[in-house]
Amino acid sequence: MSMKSIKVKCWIETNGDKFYGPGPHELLRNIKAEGSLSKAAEKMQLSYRKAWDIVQQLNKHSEEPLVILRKGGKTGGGAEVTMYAKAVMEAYNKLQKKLQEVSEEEKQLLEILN
Amino acid sequence: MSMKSIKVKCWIETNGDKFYGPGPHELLRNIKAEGSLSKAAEKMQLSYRKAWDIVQQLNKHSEEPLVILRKGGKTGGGAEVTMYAKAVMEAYNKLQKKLQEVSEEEKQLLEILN
DNA sequence: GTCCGATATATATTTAAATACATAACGCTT
DNA sequence: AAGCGTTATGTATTTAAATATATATCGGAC
Repeated sequence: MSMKSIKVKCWIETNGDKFYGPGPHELLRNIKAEGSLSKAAEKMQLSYRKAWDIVQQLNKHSEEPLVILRKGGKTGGGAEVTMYAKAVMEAYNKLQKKLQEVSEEEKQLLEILN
Repeated sequence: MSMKSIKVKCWIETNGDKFYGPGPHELLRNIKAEGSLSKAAEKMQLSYRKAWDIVQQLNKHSEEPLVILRKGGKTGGGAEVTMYAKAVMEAYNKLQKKLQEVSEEEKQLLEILN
């Protein structure tokens, strides 16, 4: 037997460039949980450099920032997701979930393959 | 303004490995149109080597073959998609289309971003 | 049996992405 | 002013994927 399953991925593009998808989404979740960009990156085994680049792209192509980075201070600095980011994350979650559901309802492809 | 759009991609996995997705799908379409693996690969700017590997994976992880390759003969050889492959392609098309529709109905995410 | 046009396959090279590394900057605390 | 933990940023290295290159093979036609 073959154990086949349908996977779905969705993302947002702007001017044909990827803007928001699974990677950025996970990074935002981790930033929210950790309050630190370096810790968030480490948690998902992503280099800090890459994580920082992602944050720059997110903020650059967004009307208002998704992440606020602060350096210095008593804690050394930190990272925070904005209210706006939380709204985006929730809407993205909802869409991804919906799509996964639809793909699981549409069993025809799996029936052919199994 | 930002010109953001939602993209969706779906694929089939078997044992956690990618089995069938946009790349293989396009290759099958091209094989069907060209009757040749090398021409199909060229058409989508894919190396013949890679295209051949994809065909091996497809047939290897499938109950019955999706592509039949022949070498020699009056035409030098050729490639052909099976009836089975055509059924898979059609079901995949249907699923992808459905998912794209759902993602376009679910406008909430785009509204937030624009 | 040689040529042709396609598939078959190993190996080398290129390319792009990601990572690693090093160092600076920041601002609070002491 | 020194120390701390974090962000900031350039450069070098590594890694993995894809491609390029070369050669072999097949089987019908002539």
